[in-house]
Amino acid sequence: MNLYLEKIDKFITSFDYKTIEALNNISKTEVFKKNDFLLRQGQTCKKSYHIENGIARKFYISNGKEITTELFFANDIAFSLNSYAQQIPSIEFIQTLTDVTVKSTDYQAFNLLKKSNSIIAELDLMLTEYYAIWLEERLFQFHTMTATQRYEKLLTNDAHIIQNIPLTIIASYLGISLETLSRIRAKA
Amino acid sequence: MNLYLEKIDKFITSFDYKTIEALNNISKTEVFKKNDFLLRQGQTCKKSYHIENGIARKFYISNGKEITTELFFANDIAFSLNSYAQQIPSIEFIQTLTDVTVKSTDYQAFNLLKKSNSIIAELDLMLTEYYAIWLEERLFQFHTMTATQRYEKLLTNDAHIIQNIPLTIIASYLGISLETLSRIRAKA
DNA sequence: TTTATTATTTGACCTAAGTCAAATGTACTT
DNA sequence: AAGTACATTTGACTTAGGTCAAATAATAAA
Repeated sequence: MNLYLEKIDKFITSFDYKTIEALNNISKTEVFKKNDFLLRQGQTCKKSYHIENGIARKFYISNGKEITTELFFANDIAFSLNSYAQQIPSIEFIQTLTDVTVKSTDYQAFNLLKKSNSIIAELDLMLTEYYAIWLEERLFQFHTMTATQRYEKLLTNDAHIIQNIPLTIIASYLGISLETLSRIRAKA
Repeated sequence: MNLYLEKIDKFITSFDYKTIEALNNISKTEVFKKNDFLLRQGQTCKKSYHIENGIARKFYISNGKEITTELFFANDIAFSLNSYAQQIPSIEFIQTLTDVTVKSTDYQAFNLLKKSNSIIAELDLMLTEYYAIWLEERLFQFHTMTATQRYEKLLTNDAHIIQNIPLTIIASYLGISLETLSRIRAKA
């Protein structure tokens, strides 16, 4: 696992009872069926979804083409930062790829909790930092690696991503066409 | 200006005297000459640099080639998130492109201040969110726009970037070769 | 003002990846 | 089991942008 994620995990593990209670109080379990939308373009993202099991993806549509920007697995937190942080309409969709169970947390309630509990505020910062670092890494990969290298990296680092997910989605996540991905796979 | 930046600016403007004092106490003015390094690869980023005037850039070297990832102007905050947040050696360099004056803030001192002052903690989160949103936007542009479109967008949105900065750096910031940028400019 | 040095342009050629179209595979219905 | 829908592969062709090399500008330095 990533170093910073470990740090976050340790941090969460250290939470006192009061903090855990408070978090539970503003979260609720929700169940979605395959292909359901957690968020649609134009809606404001008012919740974050902590995935308990299943897979989801975040994508937007550009020139009629879907561009997948993130994949979510168990323990990931799915939301659209741009819409969530500013509470403005989302450009992105979030959709399940399988049946999915989440713990959803309301934006308002979470923000309120942050004010009274600095541990929660710190958690929020850590998660945001982690996401930014992840984005930097993704940009880095697009600048320095070929499509084949990016695919191979995905294979070694996130083999679970390849399972169960249609190639169309993997291709758009890698920023390449479906046909190119198919050819890359044929070679290897 | 960007919507979220405005929000941050308003927030800062609303700071009480105590908070401003506290921030000033842990910041100091530093002056750099053109081409000086604020941070080198391998060093741990222990300060953030609030640019007062001048221009700097952040870049890394991949395959012997410099890739510029960010440009900093007056009022921007220059640092390497990856190194700063984790306090690990930096992959990136930060270098001035002109003579530069900054207010530098120490990582440790800032972190300490955050613990005692929740306004500062909130500011930190807002800045990090803004940076992540900016990164998302940058990824979006690489996925959906051609080199020419990215250049034109830069021209209209950040005309000041074009001034004073060598084309090599603009090209690498746009993720294209120097020659391609020259040809794009020749057309327009 | 001449000489270095660095920045920019232009030309010729190459390549990774995209597009369009058709073929094959796989899974899901009824 | 045959039919429909969707996923993947393969082929033929195009293209944006890269690379390498040489020619001009533009700046700085002696």
